[in-house]
Amino acid sequence: MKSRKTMTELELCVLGSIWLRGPCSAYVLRREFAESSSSYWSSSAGSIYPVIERLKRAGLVTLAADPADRRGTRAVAATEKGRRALVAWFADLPAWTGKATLDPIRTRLNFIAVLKSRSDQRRFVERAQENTRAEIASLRSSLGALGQDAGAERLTTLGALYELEGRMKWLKAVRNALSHRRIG
Amino acid sequence: MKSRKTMTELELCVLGSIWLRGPCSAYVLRREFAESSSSYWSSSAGSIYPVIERLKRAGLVTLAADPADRRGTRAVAATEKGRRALVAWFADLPAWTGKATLDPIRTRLNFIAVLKSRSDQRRFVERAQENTRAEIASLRSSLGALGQDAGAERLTTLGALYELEGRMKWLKAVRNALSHRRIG
DNA sequence: GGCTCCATGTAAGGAGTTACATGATTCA
DNA sequence: TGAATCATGTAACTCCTTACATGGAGCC
Repeated sequence: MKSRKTMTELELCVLGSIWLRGPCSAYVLRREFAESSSSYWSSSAGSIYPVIERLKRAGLVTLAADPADRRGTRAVAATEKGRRALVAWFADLPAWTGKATLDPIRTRLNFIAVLKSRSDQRRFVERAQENTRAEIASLRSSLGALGQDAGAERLTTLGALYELEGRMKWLKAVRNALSHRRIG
Repeated sequence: MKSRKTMTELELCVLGSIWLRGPCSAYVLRREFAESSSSYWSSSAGSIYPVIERLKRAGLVTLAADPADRRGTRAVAATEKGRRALVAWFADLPAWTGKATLDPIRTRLNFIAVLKSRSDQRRFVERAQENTRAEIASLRSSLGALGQDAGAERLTTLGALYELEGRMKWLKAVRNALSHRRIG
């Protein structure tokens, strides 16, 4: 038996969901991942089940089968060791978590000089603004539906919103730079 | 011969760098990736060389060996087809690029209820603030070194800065929520 | 009986990482 | 001559994805 040094973000995220939702089937988790707008993982069976299997082997979750259920539904639940792994995840927050994330729009902007005309460059920025604006609207409506409480779900949605508002401010500055001359 | 539908972000990023830096060795690219603070990829030989090999097979770059160089240094350069691939990358900016990115701090916050005391929760947020603040300082100094021109490099650095400033604003709101009651 | 969910998984494949391996050049 | 740097690449491994496969339960 071999054990890895560090768990992946996906593994910890699944473990956290199991801990949050209490005992439930893998299927339920999968659905929740699929419906969450903030999820970056595919939530397909092919990723969730192997992750749960790894968590089980590491003793972080238990799988309990109900003999009455002939579909083989198994309730997955976090163990005490699993809970401690989550606490440890919070305890040593590595320095790299302070870095800016991998933004696909920012990545592209590095190479915007490949667009030869200023109007092409401007069109790209406008398209980026539209995409971001659409997502902001969607987040705002989620936020409205969540009400006034200060639960974690509301706070993470708020975090996504602030990130996108920062991006919009940046895109405005880029547009502004483009009003004078093309980039590159 | 099989071809994938879509190229990965890493492949396009490497292709873009090749196009930007003109003909140069893979080694030079690797160094540049390693030194760039905004890079999310490992820039190890094991990732760069296979990517270049794939780009070559797709006809997006050429590799020219100099017979005089006995180290086997090869100059890699983007082809016209490669340039068009970059333009296409800009042309159809998919809707998902408008979404908020995968922020490790925001991911963790979903499960902050695992920290039982308000002071533990507060400590986590403070640590997140410190990490972010440190990176902001580093970006600001890069920005100062870049001067006043509106080149792509300056603009992308500015984008990272705006993202982190948005995060700081959010973390302040989280801290504020914590001054009243613990989360979860 | 058939359709839609619920619920489990496997198989094949690709991408990216770490670690290893090799050799040329330069310079003290 | 030895160390650092330039320069290439391979091997093994893990993770994640897509696509496929299977079967029970409930309902019309």
